[in-house]
Order: sequence, then structure tokens, then C-alpha cells
Amino acid sequence: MASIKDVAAEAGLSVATVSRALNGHPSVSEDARRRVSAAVEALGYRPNAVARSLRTDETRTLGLVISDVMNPYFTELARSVEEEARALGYSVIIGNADERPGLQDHHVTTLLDRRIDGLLVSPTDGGSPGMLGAARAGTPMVFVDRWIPGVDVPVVRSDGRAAVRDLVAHLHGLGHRRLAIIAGPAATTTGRERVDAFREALAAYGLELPDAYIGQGDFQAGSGRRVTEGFLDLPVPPEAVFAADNLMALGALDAIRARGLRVPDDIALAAFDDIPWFVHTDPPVTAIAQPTRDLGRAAVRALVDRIAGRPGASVTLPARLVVRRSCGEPGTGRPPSPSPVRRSTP
Amino acid sequence: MASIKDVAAEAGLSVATVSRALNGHPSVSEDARRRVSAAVEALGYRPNAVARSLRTDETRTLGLVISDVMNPYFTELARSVEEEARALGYSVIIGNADERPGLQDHHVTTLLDRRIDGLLVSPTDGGSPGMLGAARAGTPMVFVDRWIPGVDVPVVRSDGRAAVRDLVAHLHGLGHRRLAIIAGPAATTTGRERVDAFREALAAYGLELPDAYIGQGDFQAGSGRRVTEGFLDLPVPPEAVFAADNLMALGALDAIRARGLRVPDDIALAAFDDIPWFVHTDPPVTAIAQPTRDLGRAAVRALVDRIAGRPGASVTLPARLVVRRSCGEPGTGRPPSPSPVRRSTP
DNA sequence: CCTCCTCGTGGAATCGATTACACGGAGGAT
DNA sequence: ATCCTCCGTGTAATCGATTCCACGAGGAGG
Repeated sequence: MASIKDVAAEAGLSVATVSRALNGHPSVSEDARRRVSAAVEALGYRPNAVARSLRTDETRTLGLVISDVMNPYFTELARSVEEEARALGYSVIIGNADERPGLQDHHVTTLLDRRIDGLLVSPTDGGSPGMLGAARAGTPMVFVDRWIPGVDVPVVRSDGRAAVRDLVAHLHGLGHRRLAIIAGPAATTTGRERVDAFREALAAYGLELPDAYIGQGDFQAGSGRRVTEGFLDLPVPPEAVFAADNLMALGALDAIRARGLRVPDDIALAAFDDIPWFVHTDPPVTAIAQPTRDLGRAAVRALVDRIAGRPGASVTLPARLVVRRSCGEPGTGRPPSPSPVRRSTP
Repeated sequence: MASIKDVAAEAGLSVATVSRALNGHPSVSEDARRRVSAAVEALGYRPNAVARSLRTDETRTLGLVISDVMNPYFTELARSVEEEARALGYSVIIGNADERPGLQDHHVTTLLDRRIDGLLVSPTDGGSPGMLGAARAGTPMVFVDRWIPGVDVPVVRSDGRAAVRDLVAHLHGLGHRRLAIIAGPAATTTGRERVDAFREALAAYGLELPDAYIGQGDFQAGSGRRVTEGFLDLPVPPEAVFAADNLMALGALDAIRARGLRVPDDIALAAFDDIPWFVHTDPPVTAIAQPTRDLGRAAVRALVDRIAGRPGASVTLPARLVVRRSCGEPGTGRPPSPSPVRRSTP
């Protein structure tokens, strides 16, 4: 592959002049500029980004370590991050942590070894040594979606409190009183916050959130299935289940279907994170939608600010409730299961 | 950040010896090895991958240019590619072409500038100049899912012909005779092949595929919606619609629902590419499933073979039909629409 | 005792770019 | 005519690693 030396030789100039011409430096004659262009064209020359990065100490690359690519919410986040980064002249390397702290650490280390200019993370856990080290060492960094308390890094996320209140109002209005939640890992902020918000919203209606109605999930479909089965096996099962993410809602749907039960007639279901598929499930799922695109954009902007030495502001955007049919008949206002809950197969 | 020089100074050795110790070179004394380890530990040293790449002319990075990340099929493919690559000691940089040739070219160029060791592509079109140039220049490359005829590059894909035959048999068995297809872009191999396979399978039953029943889509949900509306507006609309990918099936579902029609009672629907959500749509969608994980693995292995100078074999794996309920009641064998089938409460 | 290996190590070139510094020539001011 | 600027260009250092080659010490063999 042609290097800058070859271009210099072809153009009859020094590498310095070629480099300056290529970078639009002002003090290059029109004549030299033309000869460089011609040589570049003739040789099909493309600058070696590796060499440039070594010299300039910037890779124009951002790292994004995401909790789980197979989760449509994170896929959309990744997409919007890449779009905004590209618009700003950066590439993005995505690392999929798959909700495993070990993998997350692997990716952080690899990205740091590649000398990315900045790091975007939605931490899987309370903070792995590699990540905390990077934060302390001053690597430009921004948390997105999830964050780690006590670490001085801007956070870009959405606040679901109001939307959760709306959801509980919705459920309450439909006559549901026994409300359960499939929680995310306690090690994640989103895992804890959603439970807290749910409990608070319930309290406003004088409702309790008993321990039996808090199922411990891990943001994956399998855990949603297991937890839901546990709920259904309870002597007094809940009337409504709120899954703290979309994959666990999918698992819940599986478990409910496997028992031959129907949503919302036998049990109501709602999810955090809205995705296109929820419109088409049976029934369409009521969900809390985050402004995912805006989050991605804001996160990249905050990170680029930090890279440029500017402060880099934390951003919190509101989530909103999207009512569909999985919690009960909208408009009727009456409880979906006045008669005892049927739980055998028809 | 500490460099190899700092380590050398700390250990009281030359950079050459440190480098050898770090790379497990045999001719380094046990004593030197220990001192290097200690120095590395003390300084928190991590080798600079950029510098190493410049010298060794290998980045241990693979590029993956994918047609559309928001398509769950490609997300899963990307995931399995990353997994296999990681197992083999490579990182992956994903570029999302979003079905746009221009974007695809941008990513290919960027990846080449970064001197990735090999390139995995599912081409959006007939071959952009950048990509063809790379192939000709000898960049190790493998096509995955889609490919470009006449370019000498291994292809890893799945063959849906048999599964499409099974699908047509299934539809025919359920009494459907007027079958339509939402095709992908003619510029893609998968776009063309699926139509061809469908037409051939139809011919085996003495059925035609009239032009009016071939809708031109672009693998995105919006086009599925538009094309389906067109089908429904026909004087004689089809009895069954086969979408050439899952997103267009989603669009079709939208369009059908918007008309107040029901699947499969009013119209049958099937899709190419199976995804977890199809189990939970209303109704569950009959789809053709590709062995996505295996494809990703095989593609990475073929690419790594090429990088190592070995031939790198093309691989074709069979897809298979997964029957659900969107084409009609399984088992009954009678057409779904003569007598309206009740499916609400048992 | 001398020669010849082998082993562990260091010096220095190298990869492909960027950039500080030096330098020669043209043109303007005095 | 002399001096100073400014402009365009080239030389060479530099980034952080790898690796070829040389070298000194020590042991084996003659």
C-alpha cells in the first residue's frame, strides 16, 4: 500500500510538503497542492490512520461498551451514538458486555489499549477495576443509561419516575391492586431505580410492594420467564407484572403463554423500554419509552466536550408511558378479572 | 500514560529486552522477566496497540460492514461474529450501512484507513468502488449473507431454496393459491434469490407469480407497509404474502392491522429470517430461520484463514421453515377463510 | 590456552505520519 | 544597495513499539 513517501516521490516534493498539502496547511503553493493531488490520485493513496494516531496521539475513535447488543433498546442507542459520532468525525467501536462484568472489563481494557479518545459506558455492575482506573486516570468518559454513584463522570440517562407514576395510575385505574415487579440486577442503577420508583408510586395509592412481589431478574429473557413462573406459583399471584426491561417482558410473556393464561385477562403486563415489536405482540404491550435517539446524541456530545477539555454536562431526559392493551381494556375502566383468575389450561 | 521506555527505565533494562519479555521471547533470563513484570505492575503499563500495529503491520482487528444493525437478524450475526473473533484474539469494528451504498462505502474506506486485518461485508448493492478496489487490492475479505457475483471472495451464507419450497408447500396445503412476495432490493443477491426461489417453488405447483404480486421493497419496515397496502388495493388481492425479511413483515403486519384485517383469517403472512419476537406477535409468524450463529462463526473462520494466507472456504448452510400460525390453522389442512375461525376466547 | 558456540542483552533502524526549525529567494522599506 | 519579512519548502526529530545485528561473558572442546 502506497505511503506518504511514495506520494512525495511521485510529486517530486518532500514528505513534509505532502503532509501539509494533505492537511490543508496554508503555506503550500497552489502548484505543490496540484502535484500532490495528482500523485495521490495516481497512486490511490490513503493516509495510514495508525501512523497518524501514533504521532498525534488521537485516534478519532470512541469506545462504546454496552450492556447487551441483543436488547433492541441498546441497539438503537448504539445506532444513534454511531450516527452522532460520525457527524462529528469520529468512529465508534462497540463492545458488547452481555451483562457480564468480566466481558465488560475485557472490552474496556481492549479499547484503552487501542487508545480510543473517549469512552461511553453503560456499566453492567458497580464498577470493575479497569473502568474505575480509566476514570481516575482521566480518560474522557461518559456514562449512558446506567451509571456508578460516586464516580465523577457525566451521566446521560432518562428519568422514568414520572412515567412509572403514570403507569401505576393506569394500573390502579384499571382496578389492579396486587402489583409485582421483575427487577434488574441490584448492581445497576437502572435495576434499583425502577424498583424504587415503582414502590414510591405504589405508596401514593397506599399500596405495598411485598418482597414476594419483587422478582430478581438480570435484564435477560430467561430471568423474566423464571421470575414470572415464581409469581404465578404464589398462593396469591399478582394481578399485574411490571418488567424492568423489554427482554424480561418477553420472558414473562413466554411464561404466561406456557401456562395457557392470557394477557391482560388473566394477568396484566407492562415493560420498561418501548420497542417497535411491542405494537405487534399479542396483546400490544404497554411500555415506558425512553428518548433513545436523544440520549445517544447527548452522550456523544458530552463525551466530545470532555475530549476537547470542556466540562461535559450530565443530561437527564424524561421517559413517557405508552399505553397499549396489555394492562386491560382501555376506556372501560373496570378490572379485567372480577371473576377468580383462571390458571389451568382451557 | 507509561510507555515501554518507562518500563525499561524502571526495570533497569533496555526497551529491546522489555519488549522481548513482554512477548514471551525465549531468550530472556528469568531474572529480567521478573523485573519487567514488577515494573509493569508498578507503572500500570499497558502496551500501546497503535504503536505495535504500525510496526507489525497488523491490527488484530476485523471490520464488519453490515446492511442494517436495527434488523435483529444482523444484530445476531454481528454478535456471533464478535464472539468468534474474540475467541481468536481479534476485535471487531462494526459499520452500519443502513442499506445505503454511500454509507457502506464510507465505512469500508474508514476501516481500510484504520488498516484492519480483514473485512466482512454483507453488500448493500452491486459493489461500490471502494469495496471492489479493496477486493482487487488483496485485502482479506469475506462476504456474509449477501455477496457480489463475479468477485473472487469467499461467501458465507445460507441457502433458503429448500425452506422456501417447504413454505410454498405449507401455504398450498392450507389452500392458498394467490401468493405474493415483498421482495428485497434487486441490487442484493438475497433480494433476487428469494424471489427466484419463490417463483420456482410456485411453478412446481403450477402456480404463477404475476408482476402485480411482486412488490419492490428495500428490507425496511416502511417499504413492507407500502407494498402491502398496494397488494390490498388490488382488484384481486393475494391470499398470502411472503416478506423477504423480518422488518418488511413487520411493516406488512402494520398495514394489515391498519385496515382492520386479521392474520391469517383475511390474509396469510410469512417472513424470511426468524427472530425471537415472532413467537409473540399476533399471530405468531411463520418464518424461515437461518443458522445465524453458525454463519457468523464460519465467516470469521474463513476470514482468519485468508488473513493467514490460507484459501478460506465458502460455506453454504441450509435454512429451515418454522411453522407458526400466521399462514392458517396448522393441522386442519383446510383453507383459513371459508368459515371465519374464532380465535378470541376458547 | 585458544577457538567457537550459545545465551542474554543493548544499540539502532524501522513502520508512516506530523511538525519544529532552518534555509533560500523574492519583495518591500529605508 | 542593504536589511528585514514573509513565503514555500526541506531536514530531521518524534510518537511507541518490534526486531536485526553486534557484542561480551561464559562454557565446551580441541
